[in-house]
Amino acid sequence: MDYKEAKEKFISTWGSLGSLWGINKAMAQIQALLFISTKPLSMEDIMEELKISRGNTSMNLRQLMDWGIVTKVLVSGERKEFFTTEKDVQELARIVAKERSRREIRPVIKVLEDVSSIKDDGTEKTKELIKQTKALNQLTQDLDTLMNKMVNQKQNWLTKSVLKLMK
Amino acid sequence: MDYKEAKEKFISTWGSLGSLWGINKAMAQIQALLFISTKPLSMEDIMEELKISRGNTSMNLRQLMDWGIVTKVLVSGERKEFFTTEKDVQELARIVAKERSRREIRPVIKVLEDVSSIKDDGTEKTKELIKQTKALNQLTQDLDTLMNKMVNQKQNWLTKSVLKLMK
DNA sequence: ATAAACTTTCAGTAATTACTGAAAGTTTAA
DNA sequence: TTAAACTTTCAGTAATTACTGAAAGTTTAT
Repeated sequence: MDYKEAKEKFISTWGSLGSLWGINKAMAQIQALLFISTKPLSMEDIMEELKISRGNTSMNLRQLMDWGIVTKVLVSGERKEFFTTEKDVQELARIVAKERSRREIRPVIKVLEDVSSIKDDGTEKTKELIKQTKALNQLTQDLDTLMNKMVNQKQNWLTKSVLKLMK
Repeated sequence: MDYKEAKEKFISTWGSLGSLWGINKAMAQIQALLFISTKPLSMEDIMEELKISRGNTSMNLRQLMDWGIVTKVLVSGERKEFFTTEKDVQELARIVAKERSRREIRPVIKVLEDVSSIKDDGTEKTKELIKQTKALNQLTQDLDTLMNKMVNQKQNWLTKSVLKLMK
């Protein structure tokens, strides 16, 4: 496998993984491309490499920036904008975890709280609904706490976490 | 909010969360319905409650069974099949984590290994590709290890994990 | 102020994914 | 062994999601 093949394989695999986890393929691929690039890329560069339209590129770069994964960089002497992604994998994981928690998990916790606090009318089915949504709420919050604990160790959080769990 | 509203809100929220994470809405909703049900449900019951077709119900139940989340139960005196889901949230989380790791993460690790072991031809871009995919491979494996460590504590893994990380 | 260089937006369209319903398949009871 | 009761499969269709390209918008240089 030469460089070109390896690069393409990586980008396409990353795109597929994204799709499986509810992340738009183009978005994942743009991130992958930037992630292995030695220097910031322009919109033209990205369009060219991934064979996608300007509109698509623009919209997905915006999303990546909203997520805090990609940033604009100014290249002196150049008029157009250039983009880079966070290059540190652990930092990347932290950002993704935090964002998905904030955007997708928090609202669900809110619903679980509402649902699990309905009035117990004494029927078995109501009791079950309350019990199960309470348990789910607890789990979700525990996982969120756990994730934040790990992720907030910032420096080498993963290694630290693994070590602690070994005991 | 009465029982009916709460139930519907829970089921629809769970369905939406599924969609966001790449899980078919109907599949998530069937699981949610079973999760708060006081007794096993038949295909008819599910179709009726969620207003979905027989085909859709059948296919998604199959998938849930493949994942090990739902099981058939025989109700004595009844000819048709009935279904239940795992009711313990931690066990549920363990199963989902294991399955998604096995189906979706492992294959990616394989690709990362292949890509990161291409021959270093001395160019900067090849070095970067190797470096970054190696880092990603390491991260993925660490996360997988971490997850398995947590999840294999079986009894109350979450609480145990949180406690250890508190230190 | 004007225009060239660039980016964003979005209506229309394409691609993907999910769903239906009925035919085919299977199991059970008599 | 037949037929009723049930489940699965899958071709066709609907719904959703993603993408394009060009017009509108913005910035920068002169």
